Formats: sequence, C-alpha cells, structure tokens
Amino acid sequence: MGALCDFCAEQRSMVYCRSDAASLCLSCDRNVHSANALSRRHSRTLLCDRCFSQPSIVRCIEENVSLCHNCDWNGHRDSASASEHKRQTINCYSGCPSAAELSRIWSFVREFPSEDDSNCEQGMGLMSINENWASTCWGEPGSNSNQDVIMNQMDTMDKFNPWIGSYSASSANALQNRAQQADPMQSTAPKLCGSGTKEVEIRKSDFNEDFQVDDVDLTLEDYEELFGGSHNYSGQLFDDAGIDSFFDLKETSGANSNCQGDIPEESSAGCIKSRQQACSNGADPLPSNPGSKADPSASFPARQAHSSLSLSFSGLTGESSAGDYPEMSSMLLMGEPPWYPTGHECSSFPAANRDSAVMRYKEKKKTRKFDKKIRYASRKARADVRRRVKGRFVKAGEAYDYDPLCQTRSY
DNA sequence: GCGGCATGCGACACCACATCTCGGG
DNA sequence: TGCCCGAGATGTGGTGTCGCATGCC
Repeated sequence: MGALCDFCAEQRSMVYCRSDAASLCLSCDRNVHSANALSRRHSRTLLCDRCFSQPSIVRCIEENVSLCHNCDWNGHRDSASASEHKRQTINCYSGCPSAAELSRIWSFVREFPSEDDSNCEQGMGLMSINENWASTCWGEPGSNSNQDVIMNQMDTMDKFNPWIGSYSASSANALQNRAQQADPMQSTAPKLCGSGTKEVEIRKSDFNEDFQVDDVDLTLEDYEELFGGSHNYSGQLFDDAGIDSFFDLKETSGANSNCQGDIPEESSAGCIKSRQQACSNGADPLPSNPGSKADPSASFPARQAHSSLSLSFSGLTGESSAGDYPEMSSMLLMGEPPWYPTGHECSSFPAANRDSAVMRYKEKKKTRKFDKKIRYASRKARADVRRRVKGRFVKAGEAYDYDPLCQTRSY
C-alpha cells in the first residue's frame, strides 16, 4: 500500500509532480494540472514503488516495480543478479492525459482507471507526452539548464545498451568506469571499459561534453572537501547527523588531513557555505565575470592546482539549480550518475557508500535550504491564476497586465 | 592606495484573497 | 467534549526597488 494522495488524502498516490513537490492520485493529478496553462506544463512521472516519496526514473522489468534513482541504485548495486535486471526508463509527461494515454506511455502499469476527460479544460490539446525525454526530463528539453547534462548522461547510458530507452546496471557501471578511467584533463586516448555485457569504446571528447566542464558550480574538490579529508570518518556520514557531523569533524581535524593540506585557513564548512551561497545564485551559472563570487574555482586557486580531477559537477548538483529550477532540483539529485573520483590518494572510501553519502547529504541540504516548499498547493494554484499588475496582485475586475491564463504576457 | 562610478546580484516589499488557525460561544 | 462561527493570520508569485559587493578607471 503506497502513500496517500497529498491533495485528497484519500486515494493512493501514483504520480509525482516535482513542481508541486506532491504525490498525487490520478484524479487529483488531472484536476490540479488542468487548472491553468502553467500547471499543465508541470512534468510528472510515476511515484517510486519502493519509497513512495520520490519520482521514479526506471522500471525494473524483473521485479515489475518503478524505482527512483536512490531505490534503483540501492536495490541493484550490490547483488550481481539484481544488477543484471533489465530496466526501462520511465517517461514523464505534462498536460492532462487520459488514462488511456498514460497506459500508452507506461504500458507496464495496469492500474490506470478509466476516467472521463471532460474535466480537463483543454484536454489533450496541450498535452505533451515527452516520449523522447529520458527519465530525468524535468523542464523543457533543450533549455540551457542542468537538465541537459542529465539528458546527455542518460543518452550516454542508452548508448551502452542495445535497447532504446533502457539501461542495465552494467551500463551504468560502464558509465561509472568511464568517468573513473577517463582523465579529461590529460589523456585523449581511447579507452576500453568493460561493462560486463558489452564493451564500449570511451572517447574522451564525449566524456567532456557530458561533463560540461565550463559550467562551474560544485567541483570535485567539493567532494574532496566533503569526503576526502579522512575517510575513516565514513561511518559517521551515515548516522542521523549525516554530513553535518562530518563537517564538525573536519573542522577539528581537517588541518592535519593529507587531503586538506592546501585548504585555506577558513573552515571547510565556511568554504562550503560560501560556495553554496555563490552557487545558489544560479541566475547566471556561467558568470561573465571570471573571478566573481560565483566562480568557486577562482576562490580556491590552491585547491584548484591540488587536484587534477577538478572537473565540474555543476550541471549535476542540486544546490546549483534548486533556486532557479525548483521543479528539477530533486530530480537532479536523484538523477545524478553514480560516479565519483577515484585514484586519488584519499579515495579509500568505499565507492558505493560514498555515493550514497553524497546523495543523502545533498538531499538533506536541499530540503534544508534550497527547495522552496509549497505548504499549501491550493494557495499556489490560486496565486498561479491570479492576475497581476507589475507583479502585484490586483483586485478581481481591475485592469491587469499579466494574465496567467494567457500564454503571452502583455506589459 | 584611495575615491568615484558602473554593474551585478540578493533580499525584500508589495499586492489580493482564498485558505488556514485559533479562540470563544 | 464536540461542533460551529468569526476574526485574524498566513501564504502564494511576478515585479520593482534598495543596498551591498565587486570591478574598473
């Protein structure tokens, strides 16, 4: 039995709307997202069958369950047999499709009740089933945002798999190995990376494209700051205090760590906090002014030189975009590929645990600071359709310059 | 090195009103 | 104890404004 619908609290929730941060039953999903043109653009996907709290990104054919990235990763990473499970990416959708349409795009789900579509104002006219989107397609494809990076990665995953729109753990591992083996800053030679089921040739140019190196936000140095100081503390990452306690530890011990030798005198937590502020800026992920506060690499020249793995993960981070792309922030976290730097002197940290810790840390940080939480969806819906003058709400009936129900704005 | 100016960016106020909360009957 | 009612508080999003930080001359 899954979670109840966040809206009616009666029906079992089936889909997850990231824009509303809500799990909804199909009926409420259609009602809520047929309210206006804006809400119709919300991208939704199936709810994870395991945690019932995150949007699912893949369908495990073997287990016949839809899984979010976290549950997928946790459920398939360890067992050799489980890792070979065939998984199919789950498309998201917008608009207010009928049950039949949903059944068409999610053919594996047999639970869609047939409902009358009459309550949808414009029905399928505005519906856009994003067949070509990967499971991490929150937002509009083609926009210059972090999700493109995710899309690239998902596309990359598909390349490793003979059947379109799906991937297996082996291919994910291949991608991971690809990230681990390729040194984008130096080597350009092709490398072979065994996937377990298929060998693929790794071209560094592809790798670089996927990584969006220039899009600086959270670099691997952050990871080193977070987890690289002394991995003897790894166990403490998994207690309730999570990464926060780790910060405390690092503040007291980081100076003596091999990995912290080049760190400026300010505390690691302080560094990260300042970076978060800079990253949360997000309005201009590519600051035109090098050396500005939004350029973390410029703030840490010593550490930049310290690590040859100063790749940017900016496109994958939640904090970089949560403010600007709230509807996709969580998805970014969940969709983050399970790679991480290896070969570093401090990389004795178990890889899987480390990835899990990173994910948990980001999730916690997101909910703590960067995700605007909509407490009352009804009020949001009301505000979405309320008319404004220069951004201010106006009385009903008064002249207005912004009609949210109209696609084109007049100023 | 210092001051003035320009620029960029974050924080915040503003607006209406449906909804929520809470105390009293 | 539970219900009802009314007053007050709350929250919602787009835009403009202000102040601070930074860079340049």
